[in-house]
Amino acid sequence: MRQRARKGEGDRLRIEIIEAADRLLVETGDEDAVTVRAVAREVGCTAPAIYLHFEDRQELLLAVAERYFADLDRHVDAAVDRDGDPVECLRRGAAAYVQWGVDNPEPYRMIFMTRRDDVVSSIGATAFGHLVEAAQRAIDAGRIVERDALVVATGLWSVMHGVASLAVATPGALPSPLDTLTTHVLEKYLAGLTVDAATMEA
Amino acid sequence: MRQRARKGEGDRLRIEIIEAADRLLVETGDEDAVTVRAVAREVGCTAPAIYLHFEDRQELLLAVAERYFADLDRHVDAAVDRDGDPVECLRRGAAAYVQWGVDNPEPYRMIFMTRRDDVVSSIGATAFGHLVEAAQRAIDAGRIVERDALVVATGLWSVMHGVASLAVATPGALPSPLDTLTTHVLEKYLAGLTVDAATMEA
DNA sequence: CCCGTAACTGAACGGCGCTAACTCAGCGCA
DNA sequence: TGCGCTGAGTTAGCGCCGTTCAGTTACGGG
Repeated sequence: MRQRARKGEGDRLRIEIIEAADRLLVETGDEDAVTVRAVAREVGCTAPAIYLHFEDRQELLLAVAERYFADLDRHVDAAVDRDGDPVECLRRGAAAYVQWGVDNPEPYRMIFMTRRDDVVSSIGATAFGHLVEAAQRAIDAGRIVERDALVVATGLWSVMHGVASLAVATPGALPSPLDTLTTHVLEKYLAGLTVDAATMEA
Repeated sequence: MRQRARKGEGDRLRIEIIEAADRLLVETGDEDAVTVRAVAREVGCTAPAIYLHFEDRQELLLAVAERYFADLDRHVDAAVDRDGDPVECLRRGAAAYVQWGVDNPEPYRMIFMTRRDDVVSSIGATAFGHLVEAAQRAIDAGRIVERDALVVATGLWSVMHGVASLAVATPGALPSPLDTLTTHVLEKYLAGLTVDAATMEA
């Protein structure tokens, strides 16, 4: 039984709810375990109280997902040195991305492996924007043959997502250490990007 | 209300259940809609009858997943020409793989994007075996620098799974047509594989 | 002090996975 | 022909779920 919030502090519960849902997801490792009732129990309120702050369960999960998006963005951002070598920058960012996925499997599954047709979160968009910028820097530095930064960013994302999501979905089916696979795939893709079309004919 | 099976034909219901679950999944496009009760309604029996043929809901879904695995394997197999150019063989197989995922989003999500820690289906294993063989042929033909067929197969799978699973999870976030992305990623990865390490330094 | 209202609770509905106990039809056998 | 065994189901029910609605509590302003 938690203390009722003061008059102007209705949003306090909202934050507590999101944090409880986060905790539940990480502890159980199962999105299905994050039930409205379980979250309410964790918070110390009743289930209907949740609906004062969220339209429905989906919207609560979305709020949690936004959090994870921001965390992933921070984590990748912290791993890259914007002023260093631009290809190395892509490399480090990509490795950090995969690492975050492996370290946070349920969050990763939540934000990238369940249907999100309509609302691509704005945070997700800015995170992707950072990737496009990094790709553009590599292109501007003449390190990549492909001219379209959007193509490079999307391609790199696909490739890294492939490794991360396989690691999350079928942990046993991949050779360990995962780093080997990450590096292999990343290097071959980057090599393809840096080599010009003539050489590719080989 | 369906006719009760004859004495020796208990397995008839089992098949009807799997087919009904398949239909439900494809029609609704939502794994959560494949409830034991909904399947029972679709079949025309009662819910507990399902438990005469499956341990629990998970096992029913697993049986459906096995079906999809087999279908995917057939589809990819039909797209490749075993005796043709080995790299072209990889290319066509990879493209067919992604196409199947896009054409069957819920099945794809089911078999590759939900947790499958323990039992990697035997069908899945043989399908992967086919990929390893194809990689080995390309290596034997001297078309690929990497010597380890398992690495090539895993890498190629990761890369193609990246595209397919992004397409399934965030249909709106990817540029269309998807083929462009598939081809780009595939070609760059293959180019990286066919180019030797010295050239990569560029 | 008291009343409006923000912040919540209690009870309930229909649907879920799953279980235990029961029924019923058809086959083998006397 | 009749009978009982047994395979193939059904009926009823538990505890959980998401969600709604009507009610209740307590803070803060007048």
